[in-house]
Amino acid sequence: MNIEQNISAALIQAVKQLYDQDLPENQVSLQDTRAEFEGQITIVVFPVVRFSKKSPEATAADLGTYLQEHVAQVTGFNVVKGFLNLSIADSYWLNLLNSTLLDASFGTFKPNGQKVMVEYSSPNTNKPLHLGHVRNNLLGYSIAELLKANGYEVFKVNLVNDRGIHICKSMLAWQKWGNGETPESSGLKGDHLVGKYYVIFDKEYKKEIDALKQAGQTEEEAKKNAPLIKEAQQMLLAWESGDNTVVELWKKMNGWVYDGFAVSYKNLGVDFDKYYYESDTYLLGKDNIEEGLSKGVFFKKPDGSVWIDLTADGLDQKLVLRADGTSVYITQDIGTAQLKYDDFKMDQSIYVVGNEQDYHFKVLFLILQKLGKTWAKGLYHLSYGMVDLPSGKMKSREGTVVDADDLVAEMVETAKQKTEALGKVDGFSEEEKEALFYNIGMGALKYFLLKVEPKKRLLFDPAESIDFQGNTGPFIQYTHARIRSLLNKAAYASAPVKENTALSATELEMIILLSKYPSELASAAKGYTPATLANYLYEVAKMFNKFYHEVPPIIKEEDAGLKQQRLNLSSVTAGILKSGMRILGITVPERM
RNA sequence: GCCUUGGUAGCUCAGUUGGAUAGAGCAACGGUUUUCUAAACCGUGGGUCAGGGGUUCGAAUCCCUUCCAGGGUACCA
Repeated sequence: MNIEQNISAALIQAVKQLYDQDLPENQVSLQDTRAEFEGQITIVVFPVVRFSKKSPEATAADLGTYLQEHVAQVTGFNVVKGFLNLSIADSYWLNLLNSTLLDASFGTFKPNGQKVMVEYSSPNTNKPLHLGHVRNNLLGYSIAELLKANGYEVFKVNLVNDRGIHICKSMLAWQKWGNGETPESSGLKGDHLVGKYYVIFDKEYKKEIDALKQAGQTEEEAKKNAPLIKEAQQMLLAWESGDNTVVELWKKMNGWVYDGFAVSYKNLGVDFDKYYYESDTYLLGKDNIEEGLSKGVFFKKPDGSVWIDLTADGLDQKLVLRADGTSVYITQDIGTAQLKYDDFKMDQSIYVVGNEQDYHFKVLFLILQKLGKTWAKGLYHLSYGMVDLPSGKMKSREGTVVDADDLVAEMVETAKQKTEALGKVDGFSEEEKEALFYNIGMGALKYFLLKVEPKKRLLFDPAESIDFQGNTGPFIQYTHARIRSLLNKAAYASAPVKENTALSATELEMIILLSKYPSELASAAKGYTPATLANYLYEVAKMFNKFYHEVPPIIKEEDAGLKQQRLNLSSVTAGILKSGMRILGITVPERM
């Protein structure tokens, strides 16, 4: 039982004793005492007033007196308007530090027996990854790690969009204009090479459209009639019928892309337990359509197309199977959801997909519920906002994208320049330097993207480099390195401090902040947002730096108990920074 | 049109189930190093929380409405 629970219980008791009333638990409102007032825990007494039938001030005074008498740790109180500020004994906080925070299991959760799948990344194999994908990958990875940290068994999966008309476009362009170019012959990374032909297709396609428009066709007609698009559609049909030449070409080019993605994923530090490929799953879902028809969930229109009517749920009618019997996107997704569940039997399944698909997932989940899938209630769309440039949206075909590989390289280079300019790497081996530049560059990038609430859109200005100072990854990394250096110099060994030691205001504040780590992990997982964890870690780092500047050099401290206590505080801080940053996918260096 | 998500300092963002005088960072200005790493610390200035109305003891937070921006809108994924 922690102090908050203790006080909550005592508060309810106090209301019973003093006013003979039952205070509902949800009327108990505790918060941290603001820095300008005495005390650490504050009770907001307004909710109690209608039970006490006294003024807020009088009620607060009653309650304060009662709590001081009945709760051992409450050593004093003061009342400011309707706020009852409680002073908690230093001994309580010291004990918290020496027992709970110092315990090796602090900040870890026992397995909770729940299984959760996180699907993320889900790239198309016709172009390289860009900044939008980077956000997706980092978000998916860190959500998965966050859930692991909370005791879930997690499966990370990647559903690769490796087939379809857009894939045929780059294949066709390569066939026509590639002259047999390969990653080896061109020195281009495979995904970039394929992306190049996707762009070429689009350029040539536009030329044809323009020509047809000159000849008097409307835009719409021209788009439909252009020879290139017809050829691409033919190629798709050939692929679907298993045409050997097309399938071989498809395998070859996809192979290039996978080699390229492997490099990008490694750079981003993300991984997957299982890959699903749409070329395997695109025919799934038709059985579920039959199932839905027989259950009366779906209905057939005269032309043979199958629909679901969701107007009663505030949505529209939605097509689930074309009149010619072919699938649409949602057909596949119904089938794939079933497949994933059959494979893993997970309690929860999270789709990390951009907010442009909000409607799609709303419909998908509703359909699965109506089909009577008991597991449908565990489905969650982790929707995130687009990454925009100052000029607006990124568009692959127009070349206005921030390429993932370029960005990573730039970040590492910037880290190198800044680090060398600060003269921080004297005495580092080449390997150590390289690792450090990578870790700092990626730390800056990852923190920059993850500190923002997922659902908010994100503005990225390529002209303005990502910061390395202030509320940034490198700031937190630096704080960690500094603490490690301190602990090494002090030959630190973890040990509780038995004797009574003094506690400064900052140290007390630190203990309170550090003790919140587990609940921060829990609420970040519950809200599916690494952003709150990122911001918490920043608070922790900032608090440590303040402490570090305030106290005299710890190493030279002669009072052994005080020295040990300050090292303990530093060590707990470093531990939280390291494990929290790891959940964000960020490595904190020992030295920097 | 309809649905949906946003709008907080010059810029980028925090802001718990509604709680005290709305906070950080960057940028600007000033200060701190014979003391454990100055990617740090301390200070100054900067706000009609998009506008209006409502509920409440109390609203950036909840409700209504207007404006602005993004996304979606039935056989693309």
